Amino acid sequence: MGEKSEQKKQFIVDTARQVFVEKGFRDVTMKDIVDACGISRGGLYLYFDSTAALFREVLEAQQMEKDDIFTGEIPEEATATDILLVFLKEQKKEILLRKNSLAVAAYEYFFANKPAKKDNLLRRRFLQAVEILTGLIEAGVESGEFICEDPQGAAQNIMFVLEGLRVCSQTMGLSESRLDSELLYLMKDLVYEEL
Amino acid sequence: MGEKSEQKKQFIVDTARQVFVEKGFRDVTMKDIVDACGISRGGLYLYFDSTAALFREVLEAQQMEKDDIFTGEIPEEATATDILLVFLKEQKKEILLRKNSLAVAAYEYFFANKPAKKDNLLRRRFLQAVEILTGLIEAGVESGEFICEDPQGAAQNIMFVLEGLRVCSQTMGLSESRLDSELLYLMKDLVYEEL
Amino acid sequence: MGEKSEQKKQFIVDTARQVFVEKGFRDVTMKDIVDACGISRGGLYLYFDSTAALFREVLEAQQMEKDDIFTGEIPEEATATDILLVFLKEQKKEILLRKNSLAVAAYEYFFANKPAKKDNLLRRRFLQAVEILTGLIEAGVESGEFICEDPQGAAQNIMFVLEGLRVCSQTMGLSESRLDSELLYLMKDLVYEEL
Amino acid sequence: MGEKSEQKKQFIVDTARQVFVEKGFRDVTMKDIVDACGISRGGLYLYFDSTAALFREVLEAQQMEKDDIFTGEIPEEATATDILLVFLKEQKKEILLRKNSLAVAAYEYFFANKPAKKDNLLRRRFLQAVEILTGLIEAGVESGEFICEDPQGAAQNIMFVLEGLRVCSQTMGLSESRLDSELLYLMKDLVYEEL
DNA sequence: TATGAATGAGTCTTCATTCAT
DNA sequence: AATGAATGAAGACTCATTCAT
Repeated sequence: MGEKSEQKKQFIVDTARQVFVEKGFRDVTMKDIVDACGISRGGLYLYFDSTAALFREVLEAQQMEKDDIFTGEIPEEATATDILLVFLKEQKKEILLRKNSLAVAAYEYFFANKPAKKDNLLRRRFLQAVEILTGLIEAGVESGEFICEDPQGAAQNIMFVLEGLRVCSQTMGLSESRLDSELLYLMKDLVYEEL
Repeated sequence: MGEKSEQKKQFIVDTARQVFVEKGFRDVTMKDIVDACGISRGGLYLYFDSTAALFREVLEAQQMEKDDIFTGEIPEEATATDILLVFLKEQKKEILLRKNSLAVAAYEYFFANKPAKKDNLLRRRFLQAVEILTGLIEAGVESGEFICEDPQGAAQNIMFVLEGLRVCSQTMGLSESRLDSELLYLMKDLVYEEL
Repeated sequence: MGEKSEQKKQFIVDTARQVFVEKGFRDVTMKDIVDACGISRGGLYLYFDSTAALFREVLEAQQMEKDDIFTGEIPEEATATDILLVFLKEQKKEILLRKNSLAVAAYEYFFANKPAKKDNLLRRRFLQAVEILTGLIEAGVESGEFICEDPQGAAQNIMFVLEGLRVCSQTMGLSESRLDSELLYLMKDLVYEEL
Repeated sequence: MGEKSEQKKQFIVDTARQVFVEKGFRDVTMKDIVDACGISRGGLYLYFDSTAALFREVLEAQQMEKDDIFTGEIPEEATATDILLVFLKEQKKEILLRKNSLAVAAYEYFFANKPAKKDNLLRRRFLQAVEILTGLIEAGVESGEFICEDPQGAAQNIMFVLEGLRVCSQTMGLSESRLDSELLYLMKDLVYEEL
């Protein structure tokens, strides 16, 4: 595959992303992709054998974006609280944008395709987030912003709550106010004494 | 539909339940149901128009069971802590029994079929659980077992965490130890001072 | 499958037979069968999973016919020579009817699908024919019609020649005169002295 | 086409030969050839329009080899019997090497593509072999090695038997012992008195 | 009520062939 | 001459749904 086709592959991944956002994973057919990309059936198969293979690339592309974003937006002088608030606000946005996220597609994909733990992107991403959050909380404790005896437990707790919020948002609906109150609850837990 | 038919309908629902447990929602075809039940295709259509309609009945039947269970098993003299522990242990069992639950089927169904809030069984069940937990925590505070300034927030938090654990268990795998540590974290939050 | 569908299955087999006669095995698609039978795609799959499965039934149906024929047409008082001549004439007819035989389809099928020896219909048929011919030649020797020191070898030889004639007829063409001369050669070999 | 191209064409033919040996004719795709040769799709089309065209060249290339071989290996002082035995041994080797021959590919090709008699390579080869064998048998009769009243009939008979053995070997399997006994039968027929 | 044969639309997948570079 | 990306027609197969009995 030459450079040119690498570009096309990227184009397919980008275009397909939107299709997965709109239809989830299970409802997407090769024809959907083909139509969205304006290419031929055979042409798509030159790059991807299945919607699953394509979806994996979509996820990985996204992962790479995410990595960039995380490191990019935080000002130097930010406190742990600031950073945590930014993180939660980001999450909130994602969770509320129900119709505009890959969340459902990812859930559907991982329900049907359970990769070995090592290869499981969702897992890797989760653990990585826990790690970062743990560091953040420890920093906050250090600086006196947070009270927390078990930073790792707290980090993990936050991640499970976020996952719960995300899935509830997609299955049963979630009002912004309920989401806010839950996120507030998370914060209060860390800065308990002061409130 | 006479009484006999009602019985048959119930039979189909019960049999189908197992099929959904095994295959989730999306992979189940009318033929799967027909084969499992040992009835004819046409026969099935007399009772259910689609796997979705059938699945709804499965969920409702389960809901009724659950209601029974919740009120049934708790001894009179139990403390709030006892009851909460029983509840969490029950949830733990369900979450670990990955292969034996309707969870994936339910997620798959609700991803594809988002009923109005009022009709959303998942939502009703969630809110009901929050309510019960709230009462429980209030009772615990009353009795001095728990320390909690926002019983409803705490109840909701527990439910979101449980939902997060459930979905993580199905998508990325969840070891019993990680599950335990998270549940412990939940308890500690309520009885913080004493540990 | 009820009695009615047994009839339909038979109808499909009979209709498909003609298709295989006309197109061989490799060129026949499920659509060809469907069109020839005037049924739906799905309908065909109710009975046969593949052209291979269908072809096997065609072969077996033919085998059964053959068995009937062999035992049916020979008059009581026939000499071994008579019977052998009838047999060879029958074979000649089949070999010349190039366009009207399953031979090519069978070859194509068995090139691509080599069943275990026990399950190989072609083989079974071949060995059975050798056996019958052996008996026939022995009878002819007994009655003084034939001279042959190795009846089984002769029987086998006849069968290999016939197979050679059949395949040559389909691949390189075979004039009636060349066929006749070869069959004559076979007969001469048995009744050598007398000619 | 310059000399260089002629070389490349030859390279393709030689490489393709092996592919046809391995997969027969019907299962070979242009991609198989392209992959085996390590050239581009378009490149292949510069030389051959189809697998059929390519296969024809493979056959012709082989034919030329064969011609060389036949004349090359026989010692001057060999008797007719010697030569016939060498020939049959050669044929035996070819027939037993089921997996390593072009036989199936050739059958498949000629089933689907029946050239006019004049152009039919198989036919030309067959007739040529009959001719050579006839001469050989005549020489054997002359020298007193063979007894045969119809050398051409005998030659033709041998060829039909060999064709029968070849096709049986590919469709129903053929043990070496059965093959040997048949070849022995052929020889006995010629040298009958002496055995 | 109940059956199960039948339908046909829809999806996946492969492959010969073309064509701009 | 040579490349290899792209095409689209064609074939396999599945499944929800209907309907005569």
